Amino acid sequence: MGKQSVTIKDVARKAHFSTATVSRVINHDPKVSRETKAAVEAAMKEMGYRVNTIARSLRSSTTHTVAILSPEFRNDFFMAVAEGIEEELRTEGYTTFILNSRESIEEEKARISLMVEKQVDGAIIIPAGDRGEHYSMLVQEGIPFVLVDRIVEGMQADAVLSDNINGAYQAVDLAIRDGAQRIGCIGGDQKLTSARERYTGYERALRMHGIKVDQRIIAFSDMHADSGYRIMGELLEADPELRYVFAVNLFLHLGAEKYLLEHSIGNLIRFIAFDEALMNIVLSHDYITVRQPLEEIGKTAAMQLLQRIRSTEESPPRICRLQPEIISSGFSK
Amino acid sequence: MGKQSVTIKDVARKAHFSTATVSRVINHDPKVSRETKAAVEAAMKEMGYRVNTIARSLRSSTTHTVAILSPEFRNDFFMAVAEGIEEELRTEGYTTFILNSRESIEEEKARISLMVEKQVDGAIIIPAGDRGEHYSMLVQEGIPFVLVDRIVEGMQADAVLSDNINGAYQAVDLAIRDGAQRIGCIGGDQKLTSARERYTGYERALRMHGIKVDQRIIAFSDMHADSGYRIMGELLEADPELRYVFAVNLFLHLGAEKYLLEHSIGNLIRFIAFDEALMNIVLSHDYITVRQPLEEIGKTAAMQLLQRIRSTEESPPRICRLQPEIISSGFSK
DNA sequence: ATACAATGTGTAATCGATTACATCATCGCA
DNA sequence: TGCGATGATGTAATCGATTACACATTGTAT
Repeated sequence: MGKQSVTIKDVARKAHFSTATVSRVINHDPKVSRETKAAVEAAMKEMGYRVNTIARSLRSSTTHTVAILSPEFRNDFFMAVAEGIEEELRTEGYTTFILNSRESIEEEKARISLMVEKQVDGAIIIPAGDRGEHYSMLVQEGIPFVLVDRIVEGMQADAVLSDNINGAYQAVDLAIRDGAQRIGCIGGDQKLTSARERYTGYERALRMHGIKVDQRIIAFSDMHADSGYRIMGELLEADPELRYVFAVNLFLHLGAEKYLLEHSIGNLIRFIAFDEALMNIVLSHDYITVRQPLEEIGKTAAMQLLQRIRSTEESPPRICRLQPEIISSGFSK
Repeated sequence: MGKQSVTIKDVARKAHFSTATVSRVINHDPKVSRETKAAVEAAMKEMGYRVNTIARSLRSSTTHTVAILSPEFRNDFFMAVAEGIEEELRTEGYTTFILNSRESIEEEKARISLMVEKQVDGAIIIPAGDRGEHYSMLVQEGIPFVLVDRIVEGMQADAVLSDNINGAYQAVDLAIRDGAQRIGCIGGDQKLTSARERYTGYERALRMHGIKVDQRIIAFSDMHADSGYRIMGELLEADPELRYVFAVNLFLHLGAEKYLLEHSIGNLIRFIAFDEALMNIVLSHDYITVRQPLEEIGKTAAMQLLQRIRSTEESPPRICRLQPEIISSGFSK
């Protein structure tokens, strides 16, 4: 049990060199002779040596560790981003850590405190809310961080997110080119920047084509499936001739689909929506979805963070918006 | 930038005590006087002191950190388990770490190596495959671990998982009591213990009711939606009168639903299936699903791990099977 | 031959916290 | 009064790796 670990000292003794030399071998210092290097490496292998990263971190005050702070674990979008981050950082020799803020600012604060204690080299945060004063803790400690997916008002910080306006614009534009004239909108929670931006894109596309924005077939709510279901009913009541609907997220879309299913309205409505998880499994009819480059967002955030970690120079915050892709199944183009 | 952190030494100087005393205050050692404690705490607060967990870990060779190793991040089941684990461990003062083995034994091995280097106090593993020799690395280092969701053949280790046999049995039994006589089966990949166990439960329920097991309406495959789609077609071809189908996981179930949808077969078939994510959103008709107690599994695994971490005594491996819950929508009972 | 650079290796301090042991004051009790 | 017990605090070693500096050896230029 709890077998004593082999230390640099043990290796040094065995190889008849000093610990300094062993350390140099470990760190590929060019000024150790071939023979010495070989001898030390042999000893290390034989004894099954492993660096003690804790000792190393204490000395060098760098952990090669980055924390991801996510409001939820059970969320495919966030996890896709997390996978992208992890993949990018791993190839650069960093270890990634995921923490859960459970959609609470308080918890977020606690987790950030933990990061500071664990002395991460950097952090990538999917904000739990629209307030971010507590991120200053990181600033004070000199820990760089990048926001993802959401922007926090009045916060000067790096951020990476989808170009929501343009994604919505492109998707709605495509539908119009396909012949849509009247397009309803399930607009979600306009307190969220993402929903607001998507709605903006929708409106802009209508305007560009000279289609008037008709409030009777536009409704806002929260972002859940129930609301999608309910609003779908309301929109159809307002305009039974409606044939196209734009939904700002997956759950609103699924809720709306369910309404149609339950009311046996079948393939009457064509949807334009954000996100596409499960679409190919669940739906049998045509749709347009805006696919966010989630892993790409993660990778970009990771790269941006690495730059901050590596360069000592200050530079102004950068906000990077990645272009989503428009997926159309069955529409003309 | 990179502001110097306050150390125990700084606090000691400020409070006019030795570092030993400050350390005692931090660790709530009972033999510091009230006044001293107060003075030191005041100094700590004033200077914004935070323990350096790295230095602490080096000295005490314990990190209060546990790693979760998951084959995927983008998987609601695994993440639900992870949330349960994190919740339980956090209240016990442990930090949780999630690593991605990307469904590969090789990657799993590499991540385990990382855990050893990072000196986690324990690990919870959702195995990426059916081989587990590399877990011996943990055994050698004296790091306790618990397997979750899957069992690895021939591995002597703690494990926590659903009682798949009984879950399947109960669900199929319920359907039979509801009047089902012929129940088809989309059996998934019988190389996986979970699929095998669920099939066993299905068969057992039929047998208990004296219903013969008819291979013509039973098919195996992998665990993906495509297969569910294809097999649904095959089963209906084999027996157009089929009205009940048991599917061993969510994706097979959804694939089968899609087949019905596309072929406008509507509510002809009643499904009995494992897992229920999105069911209430996607489906409008009746179903029976087996709900696995995912968070509970996570919590149980965490508790079991904590016991191992805390007790020095060896004790034989324990395998714990938690009972799933049967959810029936629209069925008689 | 002399000086000086380049190369390879060792010595020892250091990172920040913990803790065994030492020290000293105080108190109770015979 | 004197003894040990108790309590409060300090001294210094320690965890394992890194690294500034010192030193020795060899090569090179003058």
